[in-house]
Amino acid sequence: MQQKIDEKIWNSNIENVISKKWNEERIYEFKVSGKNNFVIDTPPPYPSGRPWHIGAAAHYAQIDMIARTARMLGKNVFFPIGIDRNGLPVEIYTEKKHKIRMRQTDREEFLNLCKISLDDLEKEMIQIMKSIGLSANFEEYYRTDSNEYRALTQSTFIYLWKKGLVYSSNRPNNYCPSCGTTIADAEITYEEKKTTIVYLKFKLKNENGYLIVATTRPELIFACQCIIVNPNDTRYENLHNNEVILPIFNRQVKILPHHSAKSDFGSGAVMVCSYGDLNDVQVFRELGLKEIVSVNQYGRISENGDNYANLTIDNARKKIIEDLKNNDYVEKEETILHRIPMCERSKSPVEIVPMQDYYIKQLEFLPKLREFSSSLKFYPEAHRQILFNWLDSVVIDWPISRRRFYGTEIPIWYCDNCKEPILPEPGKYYRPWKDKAPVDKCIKCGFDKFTGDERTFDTWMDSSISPLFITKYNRDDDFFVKTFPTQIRPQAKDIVRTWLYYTMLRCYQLTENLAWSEVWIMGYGVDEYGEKMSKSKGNVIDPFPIITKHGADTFRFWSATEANHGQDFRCSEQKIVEARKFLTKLWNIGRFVSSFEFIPSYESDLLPSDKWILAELSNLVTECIKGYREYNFFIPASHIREFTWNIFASHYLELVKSRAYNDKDPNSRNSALYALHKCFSVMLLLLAPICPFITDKLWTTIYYKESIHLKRLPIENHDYEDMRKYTKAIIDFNSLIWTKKRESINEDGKRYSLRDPIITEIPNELSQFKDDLMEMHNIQD
RNA sequence: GGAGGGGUGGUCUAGACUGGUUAUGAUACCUGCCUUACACGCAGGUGGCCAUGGGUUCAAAUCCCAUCCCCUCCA
Repeated sequence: MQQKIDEKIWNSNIENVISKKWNEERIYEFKVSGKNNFVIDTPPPYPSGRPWHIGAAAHYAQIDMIARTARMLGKNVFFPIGIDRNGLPVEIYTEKKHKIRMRQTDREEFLNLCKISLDDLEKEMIQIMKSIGLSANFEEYYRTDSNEYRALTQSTFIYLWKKGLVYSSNRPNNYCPSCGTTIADAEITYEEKKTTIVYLKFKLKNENGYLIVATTRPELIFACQCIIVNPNDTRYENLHNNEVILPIFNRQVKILPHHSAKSDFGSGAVMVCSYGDLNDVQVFRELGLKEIVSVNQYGRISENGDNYANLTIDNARKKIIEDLKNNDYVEKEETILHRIPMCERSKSPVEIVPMQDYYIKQLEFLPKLREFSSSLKFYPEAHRQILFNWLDSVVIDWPISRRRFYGTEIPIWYCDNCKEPILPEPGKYYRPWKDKAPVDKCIKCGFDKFTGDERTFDTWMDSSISPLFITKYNRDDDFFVKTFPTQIRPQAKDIVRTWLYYTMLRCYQLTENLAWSEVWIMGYGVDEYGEKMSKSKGNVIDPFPIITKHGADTFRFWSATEANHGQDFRCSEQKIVEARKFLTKLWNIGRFVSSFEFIPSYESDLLPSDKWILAELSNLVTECIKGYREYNFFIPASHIREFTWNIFASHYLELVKSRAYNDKDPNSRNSALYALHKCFSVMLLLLAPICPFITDKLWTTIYYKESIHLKRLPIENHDYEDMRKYTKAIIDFNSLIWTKKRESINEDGKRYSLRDPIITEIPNELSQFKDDLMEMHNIQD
């Protein structure tokens, strides 16, 4: 078996050759069994186009480490891979690419264009994922926009409908005018922006004078139904229940005390309009005020706004401020920083607009979900808090209907006569906007004409059933029973409130089970200054050229050593180059070790130096296994680097070189060769989940024909444990001699070479290592 | 306003739960060296009041309190 290694440098170009071999030998094939299955609920990435986020690439590399770790711990690993293709980003991408508008394009045609875009983007994504060495099942990768997947989204919706967990309601909700659709709280981000706050004079009805009202939304004056002041605000005590006259619109509204008015914000008197923000919604509900729709579904002022009707919000604001000024209603203007709710996808401001939408009940499930959140095993434990925080802030049910095209259609038709909703039988994929209704006559009134719902689902409706889809829920009962609940959900920190939360909710509603036993949460990849990467900032690093240049193993080793698990990690090419140096070091140690014959076992007593390194090796195994059991790859990666470089190479190799080269004493030579190979082969096994390519190459070159990835991780043992007490003394002694030599000058006036002889005492403590130490340093008696 | 995480040599990072000799490692920098695996290397060195203030203790980077700063999430 054993071949010598000649090249001085680990050449990452052979990674794809190795990858090909793995595929041909099908070493990662999964066959479902009755027990011991380890199912990974892999996040299906969204192919949003280059550059793919380097943090995401690192994320998938680490998910692969989870898969490889589990395999090497003897688990039967199912590592599916899918591509998430539903949702807004591709619609926006397609609109830009073809310079078209979705709503002005034929729906069928638009969907086709999206599909073509996705196919291109997907190819690239798969290529990158393969290039980082993912051992996932690419042959059967799934797409969330396939008929099969969408059929499952729809049937699970139909079940929930039948269970009475879905309802339709007209209520004020977050609405993104730019996307033209309702969105859930989970899809909102907040941005600090400079905003003008205007102080307006509202004429008091029953007395002379004005009430000063400060507002950031003057364009909504016409939708104002009351002014609130804090009940404890003494300035306005005498005005409670008085009326003021709205500027320009001349309508009368009351001044009411309400605890949500903050005395120190603006003038302390706040205009309540339907709807400026969520607080307005709250106040309207509490005080039973009558709603005046202010913004329509196109993001323009509604017909209620008289002269301002149909203006965009920005234009309406400009115009009304001008008009207010001209009529002397403005006392002053200030610029303040204001937190504005933005649509996470389109990055435009969210309005609160009443709309008829479908909701899934979630509030009544919160206690159960809290229970699950406590019992689920979190890696790292600290991130459990993110989920708890979110559970505490869920206050309304989940709006799931979206007025978009590229998504799973809501499978409902309505009777043209009595408006009765008609749902089809679950199991197939339905497109109500083009398909014929599933019945001939209305079940309620007998009428025979129907109109299909044109809306789609929130994409989290699709994503939240990923554990059910991969375990073939409703498609293969035998497979499902054996694989669900799954083992582990690996995911990024920023989608705890969406993907993690919604999956818990949906899978519980459908199966009454928690979908996984473990959840593994990784931090963000941030740029080299610790700032979040975003396309708008222009600090996004494209992982593909880096992987091509330095190789997948380098990239993977960097990702494992960059930061402890769960923490945000900084991305800089400089640090990736550093990781490559370690692989070269490992490769060269392999070169050295491979020049000696492999001795798999050694019968007689080992020499002290060999026992010592095996003791250190045992300790390394213990530490690495501890890290692997927590899927924390920082621990094995940093321990392996430390052992390999600073103990094994620097001290042990030098200590036994002379014995290894000296074939006059076969006993002491074999003892050394046994220990050298033992250490090196165990190092390779320990590193295999993190660096699958270089370890497999060295393993199959030096040791066995069969891939390292079919082997188990080494078992913990405590061989020669007491020898570890000499480690510090050995390192200190070597250091001492090296220092002495560099400070010495020989007869020629030259500095000492490390090979030059030296006269020194070996400390008593190290007497058993005397022979090796004397050879190593050329010590003369 | 609330919650969570963090502040350790120029830069990044370990250690903190479980307090205890000279605070880990990498990189950068300086010096010397191609020593039969490796110059993508080897050896050595410079560099830290462990954010600030107070407390507990024989003993604090570590535990407690307060303050400041950064990041993330939520209202």
